[in-house]
Amino acid sequence: MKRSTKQRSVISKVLATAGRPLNPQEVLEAGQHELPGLGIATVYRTLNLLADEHLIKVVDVPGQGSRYYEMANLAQHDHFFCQACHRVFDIAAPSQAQPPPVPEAFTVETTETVYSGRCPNCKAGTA
Amino acid sequence: MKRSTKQRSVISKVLATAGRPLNPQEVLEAGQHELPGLGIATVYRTLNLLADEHLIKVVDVPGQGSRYYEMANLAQHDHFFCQACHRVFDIAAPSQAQPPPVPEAFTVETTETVYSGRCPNCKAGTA
DNA sequence: AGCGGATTGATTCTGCATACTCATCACCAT
DNA sequence: ATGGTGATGAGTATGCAGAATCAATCCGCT
Repeated sequence: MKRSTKQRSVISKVLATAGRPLNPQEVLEAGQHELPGLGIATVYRTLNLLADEHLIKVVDVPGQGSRYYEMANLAQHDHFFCQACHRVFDIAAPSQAQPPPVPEAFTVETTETVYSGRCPNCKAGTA
Repeated sequence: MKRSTKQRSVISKVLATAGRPLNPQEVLEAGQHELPGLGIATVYRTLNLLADEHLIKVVDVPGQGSRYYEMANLAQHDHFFCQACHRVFDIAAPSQAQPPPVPEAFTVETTETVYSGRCPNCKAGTA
């Protein structure tokens, strides 16, 4: 990433203003609102570049094929996956300063808690 | 599932004695120790059948393509994913009776906490 | 403004997990 | 023991996320 192009700034802005993790498709659609010609290949490439530079980070959601991306400079938090609309939301993590309940023989590098169910939108819409 | 066949009992036994969640490949390999001719198609079919009958349940691990299966009659617990050997281990959950810190507007159906890092085996073996 | 190289976008390709197909085989009631 | 039917296994097909390709285009420096 040596040049600053319109598509890259748009993709960065989309992620910065989304307020929740987005997958490549969502990034594409949001980006196309500002830059109609934006292509999916560029989205994948740019997300990888931004992730390589640790400007964004990857959120893997169980049971979902595609990955989600969000800004890297966010406080520790959990995620909520809506089974209806397949969107991911940030959930403020409880002040759980306690170490993970994993036997010492294991080396824990990441802890990921994902709640899943229905978001307020889908809860209302679909019984 | 109307008949009880050798392959089905073997697959059930493999899951029951594994002590940790297994993916279809692991089930296949473990099952072939007891039933050399076992085929991957039968593993997938049988896992789906057992899951349909709620005898086993699916464990989705973030960042992993394939799914893991474990016995359904286990106490609530978390999972640990070894990034080196790609095996999943059960981790006794802390006695966190507290409700999830999710806004009330969300309906939580499942809570899944996955730790990832290195299991004792891989920790020792690979620096 | 001009130039060279990086970037883009449409398309194609790949890799993987899992479902399907179908001929053969095994379970189980008789 | 036998027969009918559900189950099996090898191979193939499918669906999808993401990577590779490549000609056309854009960025940034001079």
